[in-house]
Amino acid sequence: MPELPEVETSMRGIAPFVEKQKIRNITVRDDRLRWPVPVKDLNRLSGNVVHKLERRAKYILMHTELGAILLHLGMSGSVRVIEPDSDRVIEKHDHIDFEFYNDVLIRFNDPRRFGCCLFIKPPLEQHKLLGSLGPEPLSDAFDGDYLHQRTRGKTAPIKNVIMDGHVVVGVGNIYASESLFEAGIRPITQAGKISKQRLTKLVDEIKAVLAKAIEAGGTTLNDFTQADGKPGYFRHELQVYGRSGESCYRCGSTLKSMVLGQRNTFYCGNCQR
DNA sequence: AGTATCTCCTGCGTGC
DNA sequence: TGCACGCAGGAGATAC
Repeated sequence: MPELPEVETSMRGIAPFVEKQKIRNITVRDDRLRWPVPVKDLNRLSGNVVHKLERRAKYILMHTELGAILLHLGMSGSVRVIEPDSDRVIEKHDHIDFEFYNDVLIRFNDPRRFGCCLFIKPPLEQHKLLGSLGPEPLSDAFDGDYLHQRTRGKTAPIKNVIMDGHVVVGVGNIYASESLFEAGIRPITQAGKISKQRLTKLVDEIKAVLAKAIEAGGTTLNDFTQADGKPGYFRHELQVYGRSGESCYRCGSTLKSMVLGQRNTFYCGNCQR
């Protein structure tokens, strides 16, 4: 499920309830996520303050004095805020609770268990998961020059390249299709053969699509919810994703789909060359 | 190094 | 109503 906009939305949703708050207790009901949840490390955090939340790539980092809790929502994960005095009924796949002294509960739910919850010690940037990440797509470091340089000699389809977190982080399957449509580039085009001018356009569209999606609170297809339980509204903005067989809003052609890197990919054969 | 394929897991929609 | 099947937003591991 969650791509960068959904992770950003989730982090913004929980930040006001969590930042500068002291952890009372962390309850792990099921430690079988992508990697085993380090229950002992998390238990040692009781009494520590989460001084800051940060999103890096699709990770949410909860910074404490001892190190950071690293959350990833995988394909089906969510975090939600449970405020004091509200219903605390535990539902299926509610794997972890982060309880704070302000009586707020942050609940991590992940049906498919592709997500993770780890504890990492400083220096954080040297952690294996964070060490080799590409730049943030919304940062100035990600520009046409950079993408041009990183794609030279590559024969892989451009869609696979922009979804590779070592090149640029946070561009998942939905927004890869969407930004390639906006840039007028066919997803299967060999990355190394695309001109700097067109790659610059692609960079601009990736930034624009992600920014718009964040503004809309992410994309809800089946199960994504924001931290307050509401869906994201970017689904209504999707131009090509999930629309094969339907008409292109721009030219009226029938949209197509193909599989690239095991992932379904949507495009307009007329608007994208 | 670059590329392609496999893998983890549950839930949902579809078609018989 | 039941069941088999295919597919799903991620991304590290593995095998060339």
